[in-house]
Amino acid sequence: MAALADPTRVEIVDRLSAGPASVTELAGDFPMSLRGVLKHVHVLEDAGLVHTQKRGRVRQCQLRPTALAATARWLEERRHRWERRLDHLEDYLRDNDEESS
Amino acid sequence: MAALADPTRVEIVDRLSAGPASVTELAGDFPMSLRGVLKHVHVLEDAGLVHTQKRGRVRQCQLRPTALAATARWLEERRHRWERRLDHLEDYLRDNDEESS
DNA sequence: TCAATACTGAACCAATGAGTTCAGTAACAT
DNA sequence: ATGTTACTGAACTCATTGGTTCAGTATTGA
Repeated sequence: MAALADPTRVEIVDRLSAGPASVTELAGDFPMSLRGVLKHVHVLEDAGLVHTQKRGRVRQCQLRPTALAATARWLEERRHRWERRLDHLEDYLRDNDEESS
Repeated sequence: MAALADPTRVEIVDRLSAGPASVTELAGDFPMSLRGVLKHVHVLEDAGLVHTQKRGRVRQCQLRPTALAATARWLEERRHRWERRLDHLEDYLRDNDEESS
């Protein structure tokens, strides 16, 4: 969850959703050193969101859809719980939450 | 999104899903100073996830279900995009992602 | 009025995290 | 064999963040 807190990381995942890429290829798309990108990839890998493996001297990165779904499920569960418990407060909210920003 | 990266903040939201609470009430549930809790509440408020308002000397905090749903929608959109684009890679993944950890 | 309550502002600290550079090491290509 | 490519380890900087304390200020209740 915290892995998706950083906008650069979200972009990397977006990028990877178009297909696997090497670290160098990824680095080409970001205004950041290759080392910086690699660090983000590592964070994403630790979080289980991407899988990498080295072939020769090139490290290929790809998404792991299952872990992605798990994260979405985590949020959905919470959302449901939150909304269910909030049902009986709706009229109270209608009074105090006029500004919908 | 980054607002939900901190576990304490998630707990606070969980707590608030049971009903509105004052800062002091919230602080009672966490091994943290009142000031610390207040800071988290502020982050959540800036993120639009909770709404607070002061009545007298007490600041009441409550959830904003709409913003919560928006966050969930954000993640769901991405998940769908990611999974759709990954469809044609499934066989490739089956070869290289044997270890399901 | 006066003491207690509930929060707030400001200043501070330690730890984390994003990002860098530089000096490697391993694999390719010629 | 050698230069280039692609990554890695280590060390460092800088900003942010989680958290604290302390001294207010405003509200409430007796």
